[in-house]
Amino acid sequence: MGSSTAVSHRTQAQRFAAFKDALRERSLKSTSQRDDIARVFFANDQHISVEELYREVKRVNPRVGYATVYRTVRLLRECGLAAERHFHDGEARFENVEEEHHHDHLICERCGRIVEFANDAIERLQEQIAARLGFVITRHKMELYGLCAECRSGRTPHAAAKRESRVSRT
Amino acid sequence: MGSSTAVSHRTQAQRFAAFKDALRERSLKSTSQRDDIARVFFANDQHISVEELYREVKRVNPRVGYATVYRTVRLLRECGLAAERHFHDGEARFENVEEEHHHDHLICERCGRIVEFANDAIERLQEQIAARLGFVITRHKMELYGLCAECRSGRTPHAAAKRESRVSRT
DNA sequence: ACTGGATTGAAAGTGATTCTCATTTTCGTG
DNA sequence: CACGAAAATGAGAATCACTTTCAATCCAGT
Repeated sequence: MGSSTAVSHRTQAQRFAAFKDALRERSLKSTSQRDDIARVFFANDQHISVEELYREVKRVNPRVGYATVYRTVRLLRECGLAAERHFHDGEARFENVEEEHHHDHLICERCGRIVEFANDAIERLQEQIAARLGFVITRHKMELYGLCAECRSGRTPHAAAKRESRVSRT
Repeated sequence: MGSSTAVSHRTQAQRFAAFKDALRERSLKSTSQRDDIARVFFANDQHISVEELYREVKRVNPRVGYATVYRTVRLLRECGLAAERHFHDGEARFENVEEEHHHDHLICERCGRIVEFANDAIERLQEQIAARLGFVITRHKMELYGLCAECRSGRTPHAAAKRESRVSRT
């Protein structure tokens, strides 16, 4: 059956260093706000919204403004360190990017739990379909919505608390 | 290889009748606004935005308000006659729902052309993956973004004009 | 340390969508 | 057909997530 494998290859510190390098490369300045926001982002291995990130950062450094969190998150995206996702709750969520491989999401509609997965067979089929219709794919988005085992079993829904941070390679 | 088949099984008139039936079932009132909006929606076999729908309806009946178009589109969605889609241009688009089968989208990032397709093999794989992770799928979303043959060949991009309204069954 | 351009925060601005509420319309009943 | 309650409408205000503005502040190269 499917095997679950952890795939966080870079440590927080390595990611943070990559961020600092990216700033230098682009001749952008290092500021305490950027550092704090990036650190909190890298420490959080989940699908975090800007709102959530803002609140977390506030606890570390109460002087940061909302706009700066947005700006920094955009910066992280442009540096290839964050990936933006739009699930169906209206707000964008960001996740750490691992150089390795793209993945998709399985979302529990009851408790909000998000499980990541990757499947090569599906990716190959997508390429085939696109090719038949004359397209070359540059990126894709696949989200499966449903109910997780726990929610179906009627046990206490755990308020999206236990978000998975592993990719299941199937 | 893949075969393309037209799948619009209900005529505009049949869809309109279904709408009127749905209103009656829910003891909602028939109004000229609702009728006009629904008629325009059913006549348009593409992925229309509320803005576009509003403009079209205005030409038929200039007294309809923006809010009513939004309300009616929501109603159509609730009646199962319209499906809401969120591609990456910020605004929601609605399409006619055919009872038959769900489909996914292939979107050209250059000209905006949207091609629909359906693929059972992928759907089966999705079910398998979800099952392995303990989920039961209720719905999904799959969008492939890329470049269509025409845009890659460098010919004049046709400003999203020729939107496809056929589902390619692959 | 100096200094000019980058960065920041607060608040105003956006764009899509929803809500409010006074006015109008529909439709079952008399 | 006329009533009248309940529903629907439209104009504009409100909301929500996000971006921009701009004066004040901060960083980094000299």
